[in-house]
Amino acid sequence: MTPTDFVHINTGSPEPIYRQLIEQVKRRVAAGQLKAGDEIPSVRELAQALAVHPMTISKAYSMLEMAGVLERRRGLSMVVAAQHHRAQPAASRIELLRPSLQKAADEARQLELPKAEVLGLLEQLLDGNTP
Amino acid sequence: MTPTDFVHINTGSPEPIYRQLIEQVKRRVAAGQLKAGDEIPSVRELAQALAVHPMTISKAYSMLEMAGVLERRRGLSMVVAAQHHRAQPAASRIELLRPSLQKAADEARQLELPKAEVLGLLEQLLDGNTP
Amino acid sequence: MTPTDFVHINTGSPEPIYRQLIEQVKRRVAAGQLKAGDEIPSVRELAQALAVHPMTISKAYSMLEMAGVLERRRGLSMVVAAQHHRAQPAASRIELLRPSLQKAADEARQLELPKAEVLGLLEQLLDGNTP
Amino acid sequence: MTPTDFVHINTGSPEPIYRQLIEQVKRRVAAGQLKAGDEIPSVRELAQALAVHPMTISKAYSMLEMAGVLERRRGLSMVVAAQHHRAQPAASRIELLRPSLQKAADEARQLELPKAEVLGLLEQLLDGNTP
DNA sequence: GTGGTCTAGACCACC
DNA sequence: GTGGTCTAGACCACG
Repeated sequence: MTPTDFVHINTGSPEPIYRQLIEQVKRRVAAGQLKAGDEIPSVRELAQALAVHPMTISKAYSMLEMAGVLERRRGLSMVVAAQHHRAQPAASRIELLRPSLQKAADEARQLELPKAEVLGLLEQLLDGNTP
Repeated sequence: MTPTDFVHINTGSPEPIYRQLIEQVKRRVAAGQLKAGDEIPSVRELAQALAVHPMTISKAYSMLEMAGVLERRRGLSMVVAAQHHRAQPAASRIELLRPSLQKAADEARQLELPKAEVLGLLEQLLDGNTP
Repeated sequence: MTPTDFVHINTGSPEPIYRQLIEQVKRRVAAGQLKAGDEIPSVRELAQALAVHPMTISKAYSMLEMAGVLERRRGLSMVVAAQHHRAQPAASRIELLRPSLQKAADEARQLELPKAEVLGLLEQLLDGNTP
Repeated sequence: MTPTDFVHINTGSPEPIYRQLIEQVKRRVAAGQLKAGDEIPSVRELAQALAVHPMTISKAYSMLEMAGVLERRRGLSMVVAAQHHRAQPAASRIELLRPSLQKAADEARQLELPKAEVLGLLEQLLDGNTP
């Protein structure tokens, strides 16, 4: 997996870069696209590919390590952790989506939008081009 | 409308308080729950009701004024602005929801979740209790 | 509590500064010297007192927050977290000491030192001047 | 002495592997378990037995040579050095233990643990199984 | 005033 | 080659 396939960042977003990285990696691991033992791009490599400071990458990796998603191998690049981080079944993965959907649902209710319209727009967006 | 009905805030949320206020007011105006000329709670009154620093309320009100949603009346509390801010039709209001749904859709795609499950969860959340 | 009483660091130690801070704060909370709700020195204040870069302090505070020991109050200084972090009874606190004692015990065994001598030295060190 | 009896390493420990090797060998020499002239496992042999990179073993051996603990014999494995490294009396050996005990004592004081409890735990650990 | 994020760049430890 | 730590200093968001 090349560094540019590994993650994408949006420097314009209010969400900090390091957090974008964390969330994307977590989702990829949950979806099974990243499997236990898979090597991830080195800090310097990814930093160069994304045109970001290495410390920003390092911060994200460190937090993923603390969260148990990645493991360090001293002197070598980091790998996806074995324990507790195999791909999760869809029934479990959907829980990772709940916060975003909850926020959207709250907003829709305050806007007094008909349910059908909201579901229609989401369906349309789910069919959209891969970002 | 009492101050506590006017808006609700969640101090635990990562979203800043002043932004929670702004977004809620905008949605209420768009939905027609707040109409042109309606008085809104004073800075002090709302600050006390929400147990928030008055400057935070003031900042939100100022930004809503700059956005043309509120108007300042000499000696009076602020009121909902007349121009350009009547209730919008649903077709237009749904655009205010698009960013949140887009974010959820992107996440769902990265999680490789089946469309039906995602739509099912949203439908369920839309039926939930009013927050 | 003044910043210089709050923690002490040893720049000569191989243990990174930010980690020294973390461990000391955890011990002070466990011992009950720092109680839930107590304010801690601000990042800038402590950085100046210890002659360390503010980011080093910030890193330690962030990790203590993630560990649930500290809580952020937006716009204000951080405080000792309420939940799960009241002073622990001695029976529980001693577990925090176990790793260090285990290491010493392992070394003593490899050095084939008589138990009495080892315990004697530790007793002497426990009576030493407050560091 | 087989390679696996010679030293044990813990790859999970924060202490670097090469340093674990160095300290263990020093303690074994001080205790008299390794005597002047004793052959030690070759770099390759030990590297394979411990599943560690040969360079890591080599680095440890080189440092032990620089410290005067080991000697290189042309064409042969390394041996324990004759000079200055016979077994030390207990009174001297205990100084090698002082740093670890000092660290434990400092922590105990910050945790405000009663002396008796600390000494009790250490005694119990000294009676534990050989690691 | 508070903490958070990021960049630039140095130096170290490890394998 | 790998990641970790620290400094210097800028800029932002929040209250």
